[in-house]
Amino acid sequence: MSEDLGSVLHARGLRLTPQRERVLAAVRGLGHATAEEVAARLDAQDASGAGAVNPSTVYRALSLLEELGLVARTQLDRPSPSFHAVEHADHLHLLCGSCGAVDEVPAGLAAGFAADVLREHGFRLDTRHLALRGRCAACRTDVAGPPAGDHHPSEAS
Amino acid sequence: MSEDLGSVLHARGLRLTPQRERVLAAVRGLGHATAEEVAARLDAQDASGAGAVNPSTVYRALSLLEELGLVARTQLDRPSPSFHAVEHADHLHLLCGSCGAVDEVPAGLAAGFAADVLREHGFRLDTRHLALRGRCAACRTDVAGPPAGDHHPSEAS
DNA sequence: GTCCGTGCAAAGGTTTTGCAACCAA
DNA sequence: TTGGTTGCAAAACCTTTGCACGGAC
Repeated sequence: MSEDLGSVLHARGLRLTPQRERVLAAVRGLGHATAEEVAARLDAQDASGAGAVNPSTVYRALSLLEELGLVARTQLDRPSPSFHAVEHADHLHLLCGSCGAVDEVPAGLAAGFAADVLREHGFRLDTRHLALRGRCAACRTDVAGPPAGDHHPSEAS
Repeated sequence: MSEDLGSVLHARGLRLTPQRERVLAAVRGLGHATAEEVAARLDAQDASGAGAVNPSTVYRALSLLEELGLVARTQLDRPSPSFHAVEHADHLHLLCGSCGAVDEVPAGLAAGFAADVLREHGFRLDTRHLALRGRCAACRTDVAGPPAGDHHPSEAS
């Protein structure tokens, strides 16, 4: 996996550094995370002797990894963009507006819908980066119903 | 239209002010806009003698209008949230990742898809706030194809 | 006249940028 | 050794907040 990173960097005359490896690993481990969350995880690893990574380095690494196509940026409902590894990318995000959970489902589920949109509007959906808002099963049963706009702070593991 | 705003405000003991009217009008006129874009439009009207509105007032008005249910907040691909009038709400956003255009299509188009997601994952999609990324008809024909991540700055009228 | 709303200015938090030292190749 | 990278600190950015004046009712 990490050899992949090394080659891709090398191919562009860029360098494989521990920070970049660690940022990529953190994104893979977290599933979905903002730059801040990635930095926090790396800070935590610092306690285990791995060494912290400066926030600005995290931002730079994420942008680079995005450009290299190893990581993708998605706007979930937080103001800050979230990142996820692209190997991990062929899925839709289901964002619960109530508890904040982020679930994933196979992109194939939207294939029929995407075909409709293409046929009727000429628009080709990128089903690998879909973020869909709504209410998850747990929250639907919890609060049986109607009201819309409450946002609980929460964590997506 | 604006009488609606007056009544809704009045019902809560709040006041109808020119700034609030103008912010709502700007959102309706723009279709989709960030707070900053709304402020910019109001600034432009200033030249026509309408008077500018302070940015902080724009932010407060947008939050209030959202709370009143007259305006909805959506995360498009910009870091800042976008707002649109709710009369205008029963649609999906089709966001072109290439030219930045925001198109709209009836929410009904996703009804079948939403039913699938609900049945298979217990997740109830909010089809009124869907932002879908992809590539619009114009860009698909322009650049016949493959590369993914270029973002042209652009305007959604 | 009362109280809500506005404008201004300052604070808040996140992301970006400049620069010298550092280290991967 | 060479030039890409890092860390630090300062800047830039958008958004929120406090407060006194002004205006809607």
